Amino acid sequence: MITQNNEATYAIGELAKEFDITPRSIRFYEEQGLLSPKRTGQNRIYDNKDRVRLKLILRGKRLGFSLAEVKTLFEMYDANPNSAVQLEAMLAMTEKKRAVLHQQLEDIQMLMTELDDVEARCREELEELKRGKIA
Amino acid sequence: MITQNNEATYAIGELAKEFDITPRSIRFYEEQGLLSPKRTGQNRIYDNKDRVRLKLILRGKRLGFSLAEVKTLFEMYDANPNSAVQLEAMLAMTEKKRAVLHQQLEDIQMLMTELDDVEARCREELEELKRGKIA
DNA sequence: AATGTAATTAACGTTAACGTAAACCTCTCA
DNA sequence: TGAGAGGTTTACGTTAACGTTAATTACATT
Repeated sequence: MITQNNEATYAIGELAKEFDITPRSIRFYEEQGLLSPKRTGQNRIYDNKDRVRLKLILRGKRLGFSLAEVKTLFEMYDANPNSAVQLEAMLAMTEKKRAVLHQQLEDIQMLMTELDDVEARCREELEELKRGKIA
Repeated sequence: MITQNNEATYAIGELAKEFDITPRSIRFYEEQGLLSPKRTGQNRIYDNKDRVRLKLILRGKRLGFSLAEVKTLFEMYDANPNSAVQLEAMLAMTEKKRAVLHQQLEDIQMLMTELDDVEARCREELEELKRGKIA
C-alpha cells in the first residue's frame, strides 16, 4: 500500500502475514502500549516505524524478554535514544537474562542426569522380569 | 505421631514442614487425585504410604513432570505394579521428557549466541560514544 | 443486490499450581 | 478462661500472551 507522500504503509493483515503472527497478537501489543499506529477511520495503518517496532518486539521475544521488558526498553529508548544510559540498561538486561539462562542450563543438565538414573533402574527391573526372577 | 498399632502417621503440617511445601499444596495434590489420606473426623491423617506418594510427587516435579503426568504414572502403577507394561510406560515418559529437555538446551544455546551479538553491538556503540564520535 | 474478504471492539476462556482470604472448629497450656 | 496454634472448607485471585467467539462494519466484486 502506497500513500500520497510516497510512504509505505501496511494493513494489520499484511504485517501479520509477513511476521507469521495473528492480527490478534498485533492488537494485543498495541493494547500493552508497544505500538500506536495511525488510523483511517477505525482501521489501523502501520508505517515503517511501526513495522520496525514490531520487528523489535518479536526479536525481544525470541531473546526471551517479556512484553513488559520490551516495553521498558522502548520507553528508555524513546526518552533518550542511543544514550550511554540506554545502552547500559540494555547490557544490564542481557546480563540478567544470561544469568537466568545459565541457571536453566544447569537445571536441565541435572534433570537429565536424574532421568538417566531413573531409566537405568527401569531397564534393570525389566531385565529381571525377563529372566523370570520376579515373575 | 504414633497410633495404637505402632504405625507412624503424620499431620498435614508435619509433612509440609518435612518437604518444605505448604499445606495448601498437599491439599491440592489430594484434590487432583494424587493423595487420599485417612481422616480423624475432619483432620487428614497421613500414613507411610501417603508419605511415600508425596515424596514421589515431588520427585516427579523435580524431574519436570506435571501433576497430571505423575497421576497417570500412579494410576498405571496402581493397576499393575512393577509390570513390564508399567516400566515401559515410565521409560516412554522419560524419553519424551529427555527430548523436550534436549530441545530446550538447543534453544537456550541459540539465545545465548544471540545475546552475545546484542551485547557486542552495545559495547561497540558505547565505545564510539566515549570517543565522542557521536556525541 | 448478494457474496466474500478483511477489519473492528468487547469480553470471556485458556493453562498450571498453587496463594490468599474468610469464617469456622478444637485442642492445649498457663 | 482466654490466647494461640493448627486444622478445616469454599472459592476467588494470580501470571502471560494471546485464542476464540460474537456482533458489527466496510469495501470490492460478481
